Amino acid sequence: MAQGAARAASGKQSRIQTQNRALIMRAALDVFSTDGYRGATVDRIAERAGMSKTNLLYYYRSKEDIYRTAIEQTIEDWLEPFAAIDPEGDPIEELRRYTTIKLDMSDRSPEASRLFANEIQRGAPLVMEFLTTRLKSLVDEKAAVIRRWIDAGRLAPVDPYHLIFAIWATTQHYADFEAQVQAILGGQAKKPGFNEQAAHAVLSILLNGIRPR
Amino acid sequence: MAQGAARAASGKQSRIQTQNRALIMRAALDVFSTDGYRGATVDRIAERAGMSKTNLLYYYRSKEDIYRTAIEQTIEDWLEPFAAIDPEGDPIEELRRYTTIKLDMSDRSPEASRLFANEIQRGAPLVMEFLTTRLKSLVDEKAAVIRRWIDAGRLAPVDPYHLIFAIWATTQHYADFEAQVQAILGGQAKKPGFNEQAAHAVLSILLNGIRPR
DNA sequence: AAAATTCTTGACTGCTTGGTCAAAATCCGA
DNA sequence: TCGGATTTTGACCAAGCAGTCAAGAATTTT
Repeated sequence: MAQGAARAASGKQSRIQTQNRALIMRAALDVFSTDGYRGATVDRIAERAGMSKTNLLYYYRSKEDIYRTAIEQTIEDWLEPFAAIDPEGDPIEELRRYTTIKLDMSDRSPEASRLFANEIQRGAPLVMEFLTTRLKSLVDEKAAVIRRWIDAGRLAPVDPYHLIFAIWATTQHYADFEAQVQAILGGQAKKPGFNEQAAHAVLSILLNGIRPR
Repeated sequence: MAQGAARAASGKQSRIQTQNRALIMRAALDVFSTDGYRGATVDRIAERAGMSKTNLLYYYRSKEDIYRTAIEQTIEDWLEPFAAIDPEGDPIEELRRYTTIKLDMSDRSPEASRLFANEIQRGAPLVMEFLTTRLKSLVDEKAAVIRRWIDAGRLAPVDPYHLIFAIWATTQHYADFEAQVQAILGGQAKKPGFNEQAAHAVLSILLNGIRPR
């Protein structure tokens, strides 16, 4: 019985399936993150993945299928450290840890960051439901945690939601605006240690502000 | 003598020219900012501008011509308040003012913000030269100003470049990730006064940090 | 009002796009 | 090693794409 081959990510996958799906995902991230959903072409993704378009469409039945898979993977990766913010931990330490992880992710997979940014900029046609349900309730939850920290005097009194946005914004900036950062900082931005320097600066601003103490 | 009509923005423009060019620019900003350069189509822009594609191409000779014009306009608008940061002014007050203006721009023309963001995410193929020359030297200049403020003890000791990035990131977030912000905050984000609330929160974080004082 | 100029359009072209199809090549367990 | 299942491919198609062209409509100039 011919099994229709490209079954969802579910179930058993042959060696070749696993390998090719991974190749495609990497290529898709690359192309979608720079050209956006509409601007990307299946041909380009196939070329970048080193296989024929027809073969690519054997593994993913459509362009949207590839895109959806890529973006869902990205979202899962991002949710994890956010969900891991511990209400019982030290506020400053928890937020420092989360910010550091986020910066690290921006450094290690800027394409994923740009892919997501692009989707949101488009008005989030594909992930709007996720945003208003799962993400919203998770953010609500963490905002409540932050508010409790503030009420306990362990954090400066600042709107929790906007604080979360500020962390997201500053950390993702290094991925989404990588080209600009590099253009302005020159080679400096590629040197080893740059990431640590950026992390230090971002944390210093978010934690202490710029007003002299 | 037929004058080739669609002369550059330069020189005299007829009533109709001015009006139609403006209509096209507004439509272009709309379409390019959501679909990106590659994803946008001239047909869509024409439709949104309420004229035939042929007519649109009478005013701008090509898709790239429209795009380039839109992005150059955006850049000029953005440079102005940044250049206006006054070395003789009060540091906190100058940065507060700049941040506020930037937030206001994000609120009033999010499309322009997204257009620029998209261009950078694509690797800035069109504006890379601008980034490495005019923008870089302007940023270098302002970074030097900030450093002098720090040396004078009027600002906390923080890397000037990363501070500038942080301001850009936090302010543009409200335009670029508008869909996400609205999804999470619900109707709240549309209410009058929201912008002021956001500005207050962003400024509070940037100026004072989140560590309790 | 006539002439010259500017503005607008539909029809068209060559090229790219997402996706299908049937057949060939390869893989893998018996 | 054989046979069925999986993997890979080139040829193909209809729709969408950026841009051209020649001719008609509107506007301005004289």
